[in-house]
Amino acid sequence: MIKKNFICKIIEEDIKKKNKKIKTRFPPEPNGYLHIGHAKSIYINFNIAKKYHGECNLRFDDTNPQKEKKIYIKKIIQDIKWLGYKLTNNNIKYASNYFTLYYKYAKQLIKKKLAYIDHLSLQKIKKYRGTFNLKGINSPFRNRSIKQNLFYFKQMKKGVYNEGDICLRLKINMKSNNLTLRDPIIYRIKKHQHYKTKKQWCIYPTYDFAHCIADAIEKITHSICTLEFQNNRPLYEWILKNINIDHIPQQYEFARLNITYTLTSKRKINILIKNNVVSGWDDPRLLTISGMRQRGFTPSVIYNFCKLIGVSKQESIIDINILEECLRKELNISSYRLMAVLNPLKVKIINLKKYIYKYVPNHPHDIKKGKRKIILTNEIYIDKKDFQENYKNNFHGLILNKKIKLRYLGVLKCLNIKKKYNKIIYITCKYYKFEKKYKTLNIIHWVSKKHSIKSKFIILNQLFLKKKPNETHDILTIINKKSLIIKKGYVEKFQKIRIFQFEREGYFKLNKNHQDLTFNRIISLKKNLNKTKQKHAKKKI
RNA sequence: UGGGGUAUAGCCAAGUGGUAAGGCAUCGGGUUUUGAUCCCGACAUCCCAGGUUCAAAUCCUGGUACCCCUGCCA
Repeated sequence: MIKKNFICKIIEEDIKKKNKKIKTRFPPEPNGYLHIGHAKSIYINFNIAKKYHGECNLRFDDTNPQKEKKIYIKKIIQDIKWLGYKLTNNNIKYASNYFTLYYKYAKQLIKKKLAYIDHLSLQKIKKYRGTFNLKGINSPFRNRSIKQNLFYFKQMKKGVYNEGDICLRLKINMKSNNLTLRDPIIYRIKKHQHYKTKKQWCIYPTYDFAHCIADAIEKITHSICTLEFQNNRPLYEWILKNINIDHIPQQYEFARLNITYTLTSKRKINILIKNNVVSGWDDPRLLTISGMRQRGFTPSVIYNFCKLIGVSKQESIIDINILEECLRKELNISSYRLMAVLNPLKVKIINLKKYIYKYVPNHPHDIKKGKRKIILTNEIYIDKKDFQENYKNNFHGLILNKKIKLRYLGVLKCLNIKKKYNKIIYITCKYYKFEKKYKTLNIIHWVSKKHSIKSKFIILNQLFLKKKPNETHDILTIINKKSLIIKKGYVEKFQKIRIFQFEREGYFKLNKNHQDLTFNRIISLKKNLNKTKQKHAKKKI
């Protein structure tokens, strides 16, 4: 259930007063893929509706034919469904379905002398609008007769004018302190073909005109949007007050979601795609819904994240850590454990004539996940990172002439290093059965050569080097070149499951797009360098 | 003296006149054959200055900082 926030409070008040059924909507423009920021809005709108036994529409805000594409409709629906929200023919709506109604209301406003056709050029409109400190000037076309306005509006609709020639404006107040009220444009000519209505129209309503009317038509009670629309609210209310419509929704605004080290702007993601920094909208390094799905996020992780961060009007930037912790929290519970070596170093065990095996749990706390057989043979792989010739830098792996625990099975002592051209080819070790005196030794993971499978591992890291990539103009200069690293190693034989925790490495997901066996790292394990833990790590035998 | 918003810990965020929830991060400690998990503990007088009150993060006055607004984008 959604946590109570300031919007919930408003709704509770409204329900008390009006005893009305509430209705919300999520209104994306189909001009790109959905991202984590949309997920927050979806979470708010759908869950508020659920909490107060109301309804929530998905409405495509498709009033600008230049930017919108059919493909995005499909992707958006797919993503919302994947997030776990119900979409049916009854709650999927299109602003473009209301084009005739918008047109009707526009004519109504003309007849009320509240709208006029302006022949001013774009430049002049801009100039006449004034600035924060400079009042606007009325257009010379402002006081034309209703008849003339109606005539030109019809001509405009017929297509006798070109883009930018004329437009329909509301007659509000050119001296308003709120720039959005200085005779806003509500209809413009666009000759670009609309992805849905095709060539039926060449005039299109602007966001300000279409949105409030669509809300009213759908009988939305609470129209929830982001903070930057606060200035538009008086216009939203003005339009609904001045057309003949019986339902009046209320607009409320919340702060957009920002996350450290990430970017969600569609424009900037496009730059990344065009420059081949990422493979596409669903690249697992992006926080698009499809990217996150690829990566190994689940709908519940995203839900829990949205729940955790709350809803307020305070502009904020959420630490990426919180998202990652939500991910780990769930994966820790659900993932089967396995061992995989990403940077293999061969180890020859001199005193192991036969193999040794043991049945070990697939999950440390969840017995139901069962056990698997692991086999130690005289040739195994350990990770290069877990071996050093001499001790330095708080190292906690295997060192020449020292011992280390092998995860689950016994103890190893390094006797020799076999080198060629100063490069380590393999090391030789002696095996010891586990005894209590070895309890405090550090531990490493391993796979045996004979009983493991060759695999690729794709390590995904954050895309940007800066905490607030938004503040950098040229984002291409702050790309983390190590955001995708491919490693070749070995993994234990495994059952048909897609997500695993490779012990001491992180959570990985089987990547079905590759021909060779490939795992993507969803997220690393947390690294906690606590002093208590360091104490334990000091003893070396 | 343009207008509209927002200020509570490093990051989020509850609290709406009765003595500062919770999460993440950080720092201590404990359990553990994953430096994981789990468990325990520490961590703010609420942007500033005045005022009202027995009592103020909450009310009043005056400041300060940051965000949004000059698309025929949404």
